[in-house]
Amino acid sequence: MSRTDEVVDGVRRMITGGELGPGDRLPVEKDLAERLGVSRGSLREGVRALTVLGILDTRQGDGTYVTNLDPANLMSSLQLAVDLHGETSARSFHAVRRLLETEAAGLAARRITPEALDEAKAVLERAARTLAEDPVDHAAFIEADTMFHRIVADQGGNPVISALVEGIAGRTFRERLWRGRHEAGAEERTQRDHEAVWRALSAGDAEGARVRMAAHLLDVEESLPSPDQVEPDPET
Amino acid sequence: MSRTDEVVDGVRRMITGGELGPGDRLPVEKDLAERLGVSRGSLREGVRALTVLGILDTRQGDGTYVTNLDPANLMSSLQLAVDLHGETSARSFHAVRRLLETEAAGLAARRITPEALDEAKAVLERAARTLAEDPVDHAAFIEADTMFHRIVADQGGNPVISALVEGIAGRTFRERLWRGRHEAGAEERTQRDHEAVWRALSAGDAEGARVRMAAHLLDVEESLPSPDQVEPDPET
DNA sequence: GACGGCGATTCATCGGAGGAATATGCCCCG
DNA sequence: CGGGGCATATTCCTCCGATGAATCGCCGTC
Repeated sequence: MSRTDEVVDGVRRMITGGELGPGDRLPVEKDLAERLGVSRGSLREGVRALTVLGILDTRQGDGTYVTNLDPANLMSSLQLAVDLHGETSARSFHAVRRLLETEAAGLAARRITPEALDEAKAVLERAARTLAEDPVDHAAFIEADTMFHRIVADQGGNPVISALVEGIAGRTFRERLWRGRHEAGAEERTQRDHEAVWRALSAGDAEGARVRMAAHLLDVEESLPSPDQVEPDPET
Repeated sequence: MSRTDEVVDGVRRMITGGELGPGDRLPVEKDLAERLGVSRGSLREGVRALTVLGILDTRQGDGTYVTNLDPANLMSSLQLAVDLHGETSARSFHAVRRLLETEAAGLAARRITPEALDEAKAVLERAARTLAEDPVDHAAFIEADTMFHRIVADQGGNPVISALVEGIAGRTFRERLWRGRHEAGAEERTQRDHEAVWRALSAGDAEGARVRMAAHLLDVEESLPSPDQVEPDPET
């Protein structure tokens, strides 16, 4: 076990053992290094790794603190991992996204706030105006698309689902998604799908929201290149 | 942006840009540090962070390599994050686990291999023998329980689902789960649930496998302490 | 009481040196 | 000619000391 791993494990124990909690401040580098029996260099590597994972937060001139440990923070590193995957795993990732967002939509139908409903409506209207322009501002539409999905995922009320969706369907993934959607009317179809989801949410129709969201995401999924389709038909 | 972040971003670009691929070797510390314009200390912090994320792999005396970037590797850091969450988020995490494993069970019913089916059967028989002993070896039963779920998740064929389940339902999480399951017959009920899932898998019954797995995991979920149940009934 | 400056604290970065583990090429032996 | 063992080179690992940068809190001033 490397020194850095000892640092990671040591801090983990300090948290699980109750010595450190969210928001608490860690001892200064010099003291903590001495306590864990490692040099400051090794300590810094371990602490840095934990900051990348969203567990610690270091502020120059101030100190090192334990984050609030919200799932949102802990899943932020997921995005980097997803981004590094090429098109090969895109279908697998999107299948997970579909599962999570479908569930979130169902949950959201029963508990969405009027404010969130209004905000979602405003986002959809903005997207509609974008599509009416000529030329269409695709970046703005993607932005609205992202925002709509984020509102639904958040209103599901499960922070782990929100965080995972945020990590999987991050900026790079969505851009890659839309880059492959060149079919005519793709954006208009997306807009109609979103509006159908919104109506179900507004009516408190959980099953309707689930089905609409699942259908929408299946639609998106079909535009992804299938790994089985690389080889051409034999045409014997 | 800190020097370490520049290192992380630099390596990310080298991978997404095609300069580096899975299995490729990175330049030696000195050269890479010079190329990125940082000291070896900062470079090491960035590389270390990427190794924790499962993106790089350093071997003393050999060099630093890009991993195969399998989802399994990239999600391994999830486990640490999940472990650091107290009981508070356990329900949210388990709801996600239930979603993923339910889907995996449905997928597995259509594509599970005879070998995996046999292996799962052997695991269940081992678990049954464990329960027949007196006293019951709880650790061994948990081990078999974990193994059964892993086989099903893997046979679903979606590597992202497998990796996420592995990360969420890791060792610490399961131990915490079973520690709270003190009801009489909990293990016997789990065993019967697993056997029902196995029969559905064996029959290629996707819907049956989904329902059985979902019911089983809902059962487990009910044994978790509910955050809403802390306040006693008003009894007016 | 409000504001600004100043010092103390803390993390960020750098450079160098020695140690440990691994891979590699060479030599000797069969 | 093939294979095993050994010395060497390469590479990462760890440590140490020093300087810079950012922040906080105290103190004096207005």
